[in-house]
Amino acid sequence: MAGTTSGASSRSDAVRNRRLLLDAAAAMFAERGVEVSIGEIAQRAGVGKGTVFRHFSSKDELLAAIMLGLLGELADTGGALLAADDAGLALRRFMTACVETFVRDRAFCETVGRPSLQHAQVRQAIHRLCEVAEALTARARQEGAVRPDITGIDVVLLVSGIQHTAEPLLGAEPEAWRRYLELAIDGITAGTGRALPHPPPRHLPLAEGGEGAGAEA
Amino acid sequence: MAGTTSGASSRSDAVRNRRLLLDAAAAMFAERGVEVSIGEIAQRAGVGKGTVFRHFSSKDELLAAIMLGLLGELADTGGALLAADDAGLALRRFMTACVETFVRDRAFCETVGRPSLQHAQVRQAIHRLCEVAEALTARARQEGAVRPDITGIDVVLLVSGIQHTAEPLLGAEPEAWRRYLELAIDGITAGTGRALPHPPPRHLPLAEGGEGAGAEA
DNA sequence: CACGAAGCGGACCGCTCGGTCATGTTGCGC
DNA sequence: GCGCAACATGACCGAGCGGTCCGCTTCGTG
Repeated sequence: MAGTTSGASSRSDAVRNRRLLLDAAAAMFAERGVEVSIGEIAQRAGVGKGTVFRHFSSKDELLAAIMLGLLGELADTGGALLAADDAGLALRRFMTACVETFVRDRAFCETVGRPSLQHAQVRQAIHRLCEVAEALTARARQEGAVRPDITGIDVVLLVSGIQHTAEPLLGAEPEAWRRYLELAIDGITAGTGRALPHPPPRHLPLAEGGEGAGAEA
Repeated sequence: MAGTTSGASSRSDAVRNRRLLLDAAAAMFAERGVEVSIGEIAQRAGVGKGTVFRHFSSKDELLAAIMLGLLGELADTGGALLAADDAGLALRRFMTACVETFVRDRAFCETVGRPSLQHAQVRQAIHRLCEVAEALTARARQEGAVRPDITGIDVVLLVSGIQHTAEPLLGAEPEAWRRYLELAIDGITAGTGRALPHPPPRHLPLAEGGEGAGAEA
């Protein structure tokens, strides 16, 4: 159902160009965001513009292919951290990995959490990431490492917000995000007894579409 | 220096259209961000597209006129709060006012802190806002209300980050930003003795241009 | 080696945008 | 009420975008 993206081609030049295209697109999207034009991506990959649309039926499909990879990596990282002993430390490591990805990839920032994205597989991958975050947060809560009213959605929203907070500094100080990550972790750490002034979020409002991108998992 | 924007016109229809235009642009920019087209703004104002360019030499100039108003309001609010007794509470009120503005105005979020903006007057207004933030923060520091290594730039960056954190929720929960504002305030409040892992920012890197929009304070 | 199909490339299309201009209109001093 | 300068207008322009198409090239196979 993924259109022209289906299956691996038998021809060697096709698979090579597909690789070049994915690498070029990943780099361009990371550096300059979703606004980069297909023409520029094709040029960087050393192929013609038409070749892009032979491999990916639209720009969104190409973007989604790359975002799915990143989202999957993060979810896997989080899943592995579920086996760690120290739940608080595991949550910290997960948040660090998330912010690092946000900082490294501009298109990732613009895509995740934005309700404008209607790609079903991406929505599902974000949902999975939220579930992993929720699991990690639940363990940290039980351990007393974070406030009792912090949810996985809070964590996902915060890592996105941390990147945005540090963004103006990143050109001059590429590691400045660590400062705001620490600030956020201090904030969610169980310290003051005061409750937060708004009920905790239970799920991300992800523009329901229900077009079913195939069987899940 | 402001091109066609200079001076007040003597004709009544011109000043009326200018008002209509500013109101329409403010509303559209707030709702939909900087991407709204000049044509849509003109339509909403009930004038022709050419009229927009008679009053503002470019789209950036129109956007800047509105952003300058918002930045000035916030700086004035902060300035007034410098006279308050409780410096910690004053800083909290300032941050609240800032986040409220961010939440209300999408173009404001996209403009402030983005190094892509080269408009000299806007840069200067942001600079002034940072100075006010620094003054408020310094007072709160002396009072012991915030950590000793928190700067005004931290505060400005944080309020922007808070809006971005809460953004995905704002459609369903318009007040959700209060949760993350509280979290951030908890983070910057002097609590844990631990130092933050990155040196505090001293100034925003605002894409120096040097075209001199008047003498700088 | 010959051949067909799959892949490739870039001119091309339709669209939207910011910005311009010639033409028609209107407020205002006299 | 007259005349003119300032103003309003929307057709128009060039640039850039995502996406299409068709003639040409290249790979794999019998």
